[in-house]
Amino acid sequence: MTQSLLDHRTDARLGLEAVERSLREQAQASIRECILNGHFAAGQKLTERQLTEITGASRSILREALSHLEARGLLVRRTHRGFTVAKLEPRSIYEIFELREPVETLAAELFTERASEQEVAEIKAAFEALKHSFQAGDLGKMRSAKEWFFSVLFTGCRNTEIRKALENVMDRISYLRIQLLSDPQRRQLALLEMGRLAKALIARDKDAARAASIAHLVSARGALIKQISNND
Amino acid sequence: MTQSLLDHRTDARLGLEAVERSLREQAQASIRECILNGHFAAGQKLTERQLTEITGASRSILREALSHLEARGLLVRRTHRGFTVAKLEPRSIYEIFELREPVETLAAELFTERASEQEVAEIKAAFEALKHSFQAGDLGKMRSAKEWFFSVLFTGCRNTEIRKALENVMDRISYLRIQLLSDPQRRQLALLEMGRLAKALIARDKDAARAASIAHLVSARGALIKQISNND
DNA sequence: CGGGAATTTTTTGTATACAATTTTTGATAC
DNA sequence: GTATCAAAAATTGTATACAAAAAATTCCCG
Repeated sequence: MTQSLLDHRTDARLGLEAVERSLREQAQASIRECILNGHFAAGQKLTERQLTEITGASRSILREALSHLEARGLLVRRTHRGFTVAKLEPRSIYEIFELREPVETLAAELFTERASEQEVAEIKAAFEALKHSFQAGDLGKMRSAKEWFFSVLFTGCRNTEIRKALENVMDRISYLRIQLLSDPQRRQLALLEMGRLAKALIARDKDAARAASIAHLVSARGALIKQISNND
Repeated sequence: MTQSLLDHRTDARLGLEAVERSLREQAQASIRECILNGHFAAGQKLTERQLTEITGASRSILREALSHLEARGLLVRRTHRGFTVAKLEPRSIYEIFELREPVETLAAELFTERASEQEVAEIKAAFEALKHSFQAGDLGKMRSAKEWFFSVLFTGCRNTEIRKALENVMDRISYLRIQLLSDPQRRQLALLEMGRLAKALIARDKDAARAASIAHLVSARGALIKQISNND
């Protein structure tokens, strides 16, 4: 049981040489994953003892990881009362999308100007993967495909700051997104919207990319707020 | 000497009841301050022993604080090689401003729509403080006045996400800003630009606020990139 | 039963000890 | 003098111990 979440001691993806990750990095990545995929519920209390058992790391390591995740807004810390998984109010969702709109729009516009031909091709591939995962209804694959798509978008726009800012807020709404996409109808709509965005990006059509970006954000915001309002 | 940086055990500002801050929070705040005001130079190696002596906190506490500051992009960590103060390349400055432009513009626009009358009055007061500190040439007061001004702006726009995103990137360029404002000519120009922004915010003139915001950002970006290119 | 105070248990805050790695030092050979 | 390599010192990665606070339980009294 111990270390069940800490498998990848070394990570040799993409053929690069294996990189040893410290226990702290592993624990941090594990906990982040558990939050993003909803395995740890929003608002849930995370005791350090429980996490040491799950991750196999000692408390000192753990607390560094938790401190990091708190800074990223995934955890909330209250003195002498420990950590809980950050929980979003409808108001926060609204604010996140209010921020995302101009930033993500900018990212899409910049992509049409700056992305390499290879990145354009990869957007195409990522969207195909997204389509298949959506049609199959596999939540895990849907998330990783979506991550792939946006990762290419953020890389192609050639701005690391935009990437960091957007990845941060998208991490924080990830658990809601998953719940949302378990609804086949919502999935259908999201696929349509993403398709428009992908098409515009591939055509390097700046105005269309902007429009598709905004349309998707408005739609997603509405769905998420509606969902979170029902859940509570 | 020990604990010289950790004075405010309790913090009773604004008449609120005193709040005990944990050692970790104090250490974190101290180190952050040292980075923001340039007391720790960009690129500088920070050994844990040195920081325990400065802050009086033990290593475990310290490492939590460092982990937090790393997540916020103020520190860079390399395995087995410790922490260094994050250093910005010209390219990063450019990217930060590319991100700031749409976000800060949005903040200014929202302020004109959403700020209370009291907040408008406070913007006025903050700008007066800024003017006096600029004319006096007191770097410390200039920074705190600028922080005050933007704090009111970010509060008045009623969007915590925008605040967090902008405070984060502004923290990271703070040390450059300080160097920049030691030049009286640059100070004069910055004051002029901030004055236009303040005037627009007070008049709740959305278009003027947008224009002033963009103008100031373009100007500041140019100055910072020029400066950083010379320094290296 | 129910409420509340005292006590136990759990949990978090903090400090320290040990192991692994990197950096520095210093001696030796050329 | 300098290049190289081994030993020593310093630094980071990790685990654990102790103290203080919060939460849970027990026990008493009505």
